[in-house]
Amino acid sequence: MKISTKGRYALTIMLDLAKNYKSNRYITLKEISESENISLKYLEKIMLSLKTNDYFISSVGVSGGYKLKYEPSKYIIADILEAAEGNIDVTDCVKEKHICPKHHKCSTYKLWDELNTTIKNFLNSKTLEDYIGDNYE
Amino acid sequence: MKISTKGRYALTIMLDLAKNYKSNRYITLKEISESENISLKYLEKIMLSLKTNDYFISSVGVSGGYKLKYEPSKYIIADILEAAEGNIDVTDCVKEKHICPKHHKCSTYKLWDELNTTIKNFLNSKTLEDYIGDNYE
DNA sequence: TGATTTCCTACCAAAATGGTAGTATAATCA
DNA sequence: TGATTATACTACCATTTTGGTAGGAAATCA
Repeated sequence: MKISTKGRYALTIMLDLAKNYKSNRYITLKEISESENISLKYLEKIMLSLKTNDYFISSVGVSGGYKLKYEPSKYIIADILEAAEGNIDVTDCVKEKHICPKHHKCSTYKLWDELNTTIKNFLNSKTLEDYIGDNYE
Repeated sequence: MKISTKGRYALTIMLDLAKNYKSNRYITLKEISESENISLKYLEKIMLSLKTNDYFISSVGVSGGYKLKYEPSKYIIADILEAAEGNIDVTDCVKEKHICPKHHKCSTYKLWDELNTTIKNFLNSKTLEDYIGDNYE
């Protein structure tokens, strides 16, 4: 049930960009790497996963970097996590019932389905906007 | 975010026992192994984790097996999962903030904490009783 | 042209997952 | 009492996933 570093760092990146959305300037992964103490190379790799979505405007070279394409409220947390981690369902059977040869007599299916729905409902109801400016003290 | 086979099979075992609670007879892991198509040896191992809790009455030998010690409504799903999988928090920081050297300026903490609470609230609100007789069709 | 930054492909060590194997011990029954 | 059945317990192990690292190409700008 753990969220991997990929998913966690992806949210870190996205929130950093969201916080700087209004400034409209490019943020480099190097800045995030240094302020958050995460390897630059690893951030690059995570960015690769996120980039398959239409999330950023990027610019290569000096004074380049990334900025969000849309305003923070447009970014659903569930989508970001899914982009970084791949499918985030708690079991495979909740998406494709036929994957399990025993699904027609499975007594635990209902539980996983309800749990999954609970999680998805929460993650789909939140956007980056909800977590800007909420540094924990 | 996946639930491992350990957690899934643990629930399968517990629900099988719960369904037979009223009959008051001992259920063998062999029966469960055959009806659910899970390796007997693996079930034994999972049982070892569950047994650290005060869950069962067991009897060794012919016509032995396991039965639930209490009625199904006494078994909280969260506890069963935790016994089988170990800690089920979505991050380590939600339990012990100081584990993360950056916790005083972490922008993602609130998200993981809310997600974790959502999951725990659900899993703590359900017992075995809620899933008896709910075979999926 | 040199510095910077994204873009892209490989590679890899360590940990977790998903088991298996073997043996000991206890209870039952013929 | 001895064969059978079932739990109790310890050790081991292959495969997959995690959490990165390494190296270089291409674009951009001062």
